[in-house]
Amino acid sequence: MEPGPELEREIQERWEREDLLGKVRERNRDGPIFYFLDGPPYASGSIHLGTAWNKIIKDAVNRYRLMRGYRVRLQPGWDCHGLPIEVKVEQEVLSDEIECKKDIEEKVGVDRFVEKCKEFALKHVEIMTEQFKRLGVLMDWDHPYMTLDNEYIEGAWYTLKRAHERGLLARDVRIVNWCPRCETALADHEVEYKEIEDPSIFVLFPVEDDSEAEVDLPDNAALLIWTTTPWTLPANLAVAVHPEEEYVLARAEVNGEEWHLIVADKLKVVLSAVADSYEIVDRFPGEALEGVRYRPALWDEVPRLRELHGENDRVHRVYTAEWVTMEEGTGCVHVAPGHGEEDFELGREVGLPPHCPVAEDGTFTEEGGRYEGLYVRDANERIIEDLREKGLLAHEDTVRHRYGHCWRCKTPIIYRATEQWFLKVTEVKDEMLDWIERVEWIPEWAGHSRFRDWVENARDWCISRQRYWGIPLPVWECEECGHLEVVGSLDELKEKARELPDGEPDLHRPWVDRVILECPECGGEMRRVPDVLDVWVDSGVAAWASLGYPRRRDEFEEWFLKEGSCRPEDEEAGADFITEGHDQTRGWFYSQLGCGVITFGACPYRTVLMHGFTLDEEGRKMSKSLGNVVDPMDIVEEYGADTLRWYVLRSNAPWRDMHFSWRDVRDTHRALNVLWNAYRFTKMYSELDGFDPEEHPLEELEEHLQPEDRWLLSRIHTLVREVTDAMERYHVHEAARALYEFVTEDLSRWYIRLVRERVWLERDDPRKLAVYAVLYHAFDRLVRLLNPIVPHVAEHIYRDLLRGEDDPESVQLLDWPEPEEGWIDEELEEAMETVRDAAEAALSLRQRAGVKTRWPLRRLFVEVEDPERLEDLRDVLARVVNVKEVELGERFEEKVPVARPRPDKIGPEFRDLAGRIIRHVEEHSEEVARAILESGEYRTEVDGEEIILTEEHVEIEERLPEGWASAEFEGGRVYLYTEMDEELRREAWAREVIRRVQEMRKELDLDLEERIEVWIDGDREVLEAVREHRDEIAREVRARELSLEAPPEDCDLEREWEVEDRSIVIGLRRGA
RNA sequence: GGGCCCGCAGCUCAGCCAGGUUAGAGCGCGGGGCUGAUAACCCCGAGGUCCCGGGUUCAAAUCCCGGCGGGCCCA
Repeated sequence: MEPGPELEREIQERWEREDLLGKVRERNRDGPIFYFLDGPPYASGSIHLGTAWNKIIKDAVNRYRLMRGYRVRLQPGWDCHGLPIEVKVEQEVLSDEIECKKDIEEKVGVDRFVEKCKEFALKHVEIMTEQFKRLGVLMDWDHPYMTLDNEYIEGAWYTLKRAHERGLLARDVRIVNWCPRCETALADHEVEYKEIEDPSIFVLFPVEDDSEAEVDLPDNAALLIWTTTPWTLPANLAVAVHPEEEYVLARAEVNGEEWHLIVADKLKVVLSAVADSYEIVDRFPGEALEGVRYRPALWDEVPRLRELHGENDRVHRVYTAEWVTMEEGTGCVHVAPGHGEEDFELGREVGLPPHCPVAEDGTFTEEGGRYEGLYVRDANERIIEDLREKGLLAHEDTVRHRYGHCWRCKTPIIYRATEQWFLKVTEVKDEMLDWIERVEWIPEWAGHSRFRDWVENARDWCISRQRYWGIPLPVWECEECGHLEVVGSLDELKEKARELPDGEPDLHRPWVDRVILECPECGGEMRRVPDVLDVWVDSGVAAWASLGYPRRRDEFEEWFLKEGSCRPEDEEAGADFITEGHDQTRGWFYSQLGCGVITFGACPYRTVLMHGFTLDEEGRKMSKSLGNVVDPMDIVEEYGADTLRWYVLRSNAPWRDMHFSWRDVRDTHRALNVLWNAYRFTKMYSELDGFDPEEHPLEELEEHLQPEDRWLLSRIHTLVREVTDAMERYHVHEAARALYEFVTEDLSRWYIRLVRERVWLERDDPRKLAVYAVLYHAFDRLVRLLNPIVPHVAEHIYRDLLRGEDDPESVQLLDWPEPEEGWIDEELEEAMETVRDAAEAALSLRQRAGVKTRWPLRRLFVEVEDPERLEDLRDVLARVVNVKEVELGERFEEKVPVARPRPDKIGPEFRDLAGRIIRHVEEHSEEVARAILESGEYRTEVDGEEIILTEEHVEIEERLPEGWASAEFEGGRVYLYTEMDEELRREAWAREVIRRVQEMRKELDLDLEERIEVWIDGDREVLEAVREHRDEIAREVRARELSLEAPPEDCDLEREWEVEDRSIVIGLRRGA
């Protein structure tokens, strides 16, 4: 067994069989409330890496909270309605029958269509549930909240009713984003901007009459306008100019005709595009143009424009507007009140109708004149052609720009004036902004900067959709008097209904469409407004709808109101924790805030962790077309869910986008193996020795604890402190990283390396029992800390190594560990750091000197500022560096000071004698140096003259004595004596022999404890070494007999080794 | 055009909020070593204008201002 899919499946089965969820619940039944609210993933596909990351973060937080004793709400959620599913059903399930939206009602029937949508959603809920389970996510998968449940729908209805009561629900004609394929309005957050190419044309609108304006224009004057949507020209009703900006009148020849063109001064550069040359003949401010009447360019092609021109004197005139930009175009803006937000507002101010000759499906109506029946984007070409023929096309080009598309079907949207339903969030915006400050955001800027910016710019929320699969708008309208009723629940519906349709009530269409109310005002028939709701309302109400509120109060009281201890507007109310990607800034964070403020006057969540996106290694979005999509299930199948979990949690801070890397996944998997090996090491030896942690508690072995034991105990409790702190702050990545470092660096690479020899001691040696006790103690804490991050491996180690008979079945049922301050020894940890650095430096000296670690050396001197600090760890150093003696001191006294002459100083001063003085210093460098160091000067006689040298004349350096090497490390310097004497060499040979025998044992696949017979032959030095260390060798290789002669024919394995140019022959025979 | 985030080794990222050793780690690469938890591990080496330019300061990867590049969101 090893960490991976097989192990995980087994553990997951056990969780299920033993009802872990039930036991967790039972354990925390009376604990404090932690209302985690799952942001509902959309039930239309399978999970991707981002969804996996999202749920893994959630699971880590929840598992942590559970261990701390919280009663955590573990309900998963599913977003089941909406256009995306409708589109899939249209295109995948019923593609034979549906070509356009009409077919849904006429060919398929709303009944069947909705049924298919429901099936589709439920099927994907099932698929995705299995995938989430496979990740080891501990949730109540059998009892999710689904936005398609009646009870849930009532939650949304309730909010709409509250909005209506507060005057925040409005029906209004407005410009909306419209998808001509889906034939519905879209909210701003459902529009996706993509770069596309569009025509860019300059068009002449000939001036007809300037009598209402200040300016005096010649007969052939024309407004020059620019547009990238020629198809909106049939709806042109006005031109806007900037009141303060300067405009020019330019004489120019366009298409062989002379015109006087009107453009903004700042944009007159466009004139060179429409004419070879031009001459400016007049200038005036924009406001002077106000009132100029012109003829729209499509005068002949669109009769309706002529009609409007005749009927309404306000139509086809120039108006002023502050929003006219001098950055592109001509400064004369074509205004179509039926196709643009600003156009619409302007029209409303000056009295223009929101004329819109485009139907729901994006084709021109009868009002589109000769373009009737054409799809708007197809009409562009025809319109341009017509303009050209009439000589009114001044210039034609194309432009690449960002244009809105339907987020689901990717069709370019159009703006249309339609009657829609709105939540007037602009009226509660200040309240919403206040709430942003009262929520805890991780990171801080997610809320106080990014989200605030979005909310500040928010417009009223268009919530109506002209579709089928969604929460029906609970608004009934009287056919007689127009009275509106907003219904807040099924009960209310039953009460107010004239009669209910047959069958089980299903609040979806078409059942609900058949409910007819009686008008309380006039007794007339009331029918439902046929729209459904924007799906973002669905998820926006999750904090109470998932609790069954308002139909039921029990869970709402328990979770939302913390067992009735607070009101919705209090700090403690609502969901305690949510976490989603940064795309949800405008999505779920927003819709919940809006719905919450409307319903309860409060934000329904209290702490938000905003996480990033998963990108590929180069930071690009994962997309099918780039072929860089990583399926989380592939990672799970290859390396296991724990690897994926640990990887995503440690790879970067959650709020940053993750650059996925297979390499790092593999690296993480290796770390998991290191953990696994550490556990197997512990298990293997402790079981071999029949160690029972209950029999040998740490406390009883305290006097036998070695410095490294105390160090590991200190480390594990420091780790408990760090991980706890990180989890409390939701900085899950810090926890994952600290654990990774501990497992690989501290536990495996340092502690186990240090105690390896001790586990070979005799069975009941207390120093060995201390190792086991320490390891058990550490693992007991470690598996708890690991559980939120790698629950499968943590569980396995717990059950296999730690769990006693009366202990809980799962690590998840244990308490989160508390740091035991008594074990924490920060000084020791720091000292060990220094020792590790010193060891590293010493090992590198060995390498440079060409002395393998296996060969023992005599002396190591460590020069540090505060040597006493390392006193207890001298033995650790000796073992790691393999030296007989470690000395500590502030200064390595055996260094020899030497003096180097400085010709540049000696020369000028001593002139002729300089050469000889320099030679003298070189020859007596030690002597000179010592004298100067001791008395400040060195006196000698050269050529009969007494000369005095001071530190000024020489450089004092220090030389190492023969046989020593030295290296610096952080905090000090190490000195290593690298020469070996005969005794050390014999010991080294003994080690070489042991190592070879061990390798041969391994080759024979012997049992760890199995006895053997050994023959060794080799040269004199080798044999002497073996003779001298005979007992030690025999013990370590478990030899019953060790002969210093050539192996006999009938031994089990014979091998000749070449070591350091000598040959050693070794033979092994298994002991009977 | 606005808001936010990011920019450091070939790659993935720490360090920046709270300025102060010689800017670190892992992976990858080259070399060497170790071997009874080893499909591990250890050591060494190469590899950096900390995006650019100003400013503040005794001192800037870190703070401030202005650019540039990338991402997300908005217009």
